[in-house]
Amino acid sequence: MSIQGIFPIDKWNFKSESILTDLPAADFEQLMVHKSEHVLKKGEILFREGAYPSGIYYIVEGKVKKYKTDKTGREQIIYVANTGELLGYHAILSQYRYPDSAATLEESRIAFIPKEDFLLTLQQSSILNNRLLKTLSHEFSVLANSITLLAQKPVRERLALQLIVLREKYKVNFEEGEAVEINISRDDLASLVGTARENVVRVLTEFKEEGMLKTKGRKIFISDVKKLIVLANAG
Amino acid sequence: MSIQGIFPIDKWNFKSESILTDLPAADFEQLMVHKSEHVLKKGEILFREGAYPSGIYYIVEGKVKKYKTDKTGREQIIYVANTGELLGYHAILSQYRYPDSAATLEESRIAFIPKEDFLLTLQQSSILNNRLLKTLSHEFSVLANSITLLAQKPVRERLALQLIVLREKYKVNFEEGEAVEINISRDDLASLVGTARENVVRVLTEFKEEGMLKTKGRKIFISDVKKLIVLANAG
DNA sequence: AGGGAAAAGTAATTTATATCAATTTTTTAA
DNA sequence: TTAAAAAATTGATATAAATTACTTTTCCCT
Repeated sequence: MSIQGIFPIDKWNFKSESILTDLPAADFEQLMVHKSEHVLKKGEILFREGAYPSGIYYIVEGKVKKYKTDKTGREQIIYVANTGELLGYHAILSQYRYPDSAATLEESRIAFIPKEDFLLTLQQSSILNNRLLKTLSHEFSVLANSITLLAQKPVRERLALQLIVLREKYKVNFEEGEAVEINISRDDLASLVGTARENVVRVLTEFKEEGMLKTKGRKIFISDVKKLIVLANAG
Repeated sequence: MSIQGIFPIDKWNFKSESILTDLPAADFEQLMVHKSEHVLKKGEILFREGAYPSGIYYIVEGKVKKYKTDKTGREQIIYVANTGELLGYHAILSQYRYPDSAATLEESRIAFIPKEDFLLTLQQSSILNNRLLKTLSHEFSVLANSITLLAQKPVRERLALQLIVLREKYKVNFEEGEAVEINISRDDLASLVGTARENVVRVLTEFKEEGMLKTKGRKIFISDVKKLIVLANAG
C-alpha cells in the first residue's frame, strides 16, 4: 500500500529534489559547466560542520546523512538525504560555514558543483531563486516538526515514525504488499531517533514481536507499515 | 558583562531583523504601501498553524512566540522572536500554510504587510531575495542546534541555555553588571525547554540556590550569566 | 481593596530512558 | 577460509524526568 493519504510524509522530507528538476536548460547548463562526479564509499564525508563551503553537492544515487557532532564525538542526525537531493547550499547562502556535516550512508554517486557556478546561476535565474526560497521555507517546517517530535514524544513513537520515513527512502522497485528493506546501523538509527543504541535494539525487538517488522542481521524489513503509522500517532 | 566572546548567541537567534534593515528606499516603500500597525495584548494570536497566509508581520516592539500545538493541546515553542524581527514569510515562500502559530508574549506593536506587496517587492528586489535566502539558511542552522540540544542535553543544561538566550532578548537599557529581568510564564519556559512545568520550577530553585539568579513572582533576574554559560556547556 | 481565578511552587511517586557489563552475531580483511 | 574486529543484542541497574496531588502565592477584575 502507498503511504499517501495515510501518513503526512511531506512533514518529514525536504524537497530539495525539486530545486533542479526541469530547471530551464540555460540555467541548468550554466550550473553544470564544471560539475564533477565521484563515487563515494559508505561512510565517506562530503563536508564537515564548521568548514567554509567550496560548492554544493548533488546525490546522483545514494543516501547521505546530515549530522552534527558535539565535543565528545556524539552524533546527532538532522536529516537523511536521498537520491536526487541537493546538499551544502545552506552554507553558501548564509555566507558562513557548513552548519552540519554530511557523510554517505551507503556507496553513493555524488556530483560536485563549485560555489562560483552556483552563485553565478543564482544571480541570473529567478526560478532557481524562487525554488531555493521555497525549499528552505519547507525545510523550516520539517525541522520544526523534528523539534516537536524530540521534545514531546517517547522513544517508541519516535522510532516508529523514523522507520516509516526511512521506509519511503529505502523503497526501490517497490511492489504493493512487499516488505521494504532498510539497511542502517543501529548507531545511526539511534542518532536519528535521539536515544541510545540499546534502546533502539530493545524497541525493535518489541516491534518484531508485535509483527510490524522482521530483521536479518542489521537489515530491517518493514512488513506492516500501517501498524507503525498507528503507533507513531503523528498527524 | 557582554555575552560576546563568551557565548555563541548567533547559534540560537534568527537574524530576520537584517531582512528589512537599510533595505533600499524604493523597495522598502513598496513593501510598506499598505502596511497597518496594531497593538496586540499579551497572549493574542497573530496567525495559526495550518492557516493559509495573508501576509507577513513585523514586530515594531514586543516579543512573539512561534510554536506548534499537538492534538492534545500541548505547545512546543520553536522560537522567541523579538523587536525588529519579521514573521510569517515561511508560509508565503513555501506556497503552503503557516508551519507554526505565533502569539505575543507581552503587549506588542505589530505591523502587517499584505502578501501581495511582499511578493511584488520580492519579484523586483534582488537584495530582498538575497537577504531572505541568507536568513532562511541561518535559521536552518539555529533549528539544527535546537534539535541537538533537545535530543542530547539534560533539562538542567537546556534550561541554562534558554535562560542565557532569553536574557539577551529581555535586555533593555542594560548596564554592565546589572541583573536582567526575564518575564515569562513557567509554562512557556517549560515549552521552550521541552520539559514539564514542575521540572522548570525545580531547576530554577536549584539555580537560585547556586546563585545564578533571583526570582520575584514570575520574574526571573539573571545575576550571574557566566555561571549559566559554564553550566549550559554549549560550544 | 478584596475575592476569586490562575499561576507558581513543593513533595512523593512512578515511569521512561540511560548507562554499565557482558555475550553473541556479523562483517571485514588478511 | 578464518581470525580479528566491529556491530548487535541482552540483561541488570542507576538516573532523569514525568506525573499526580496538593499548597501557596500572585494577579486580575469588579
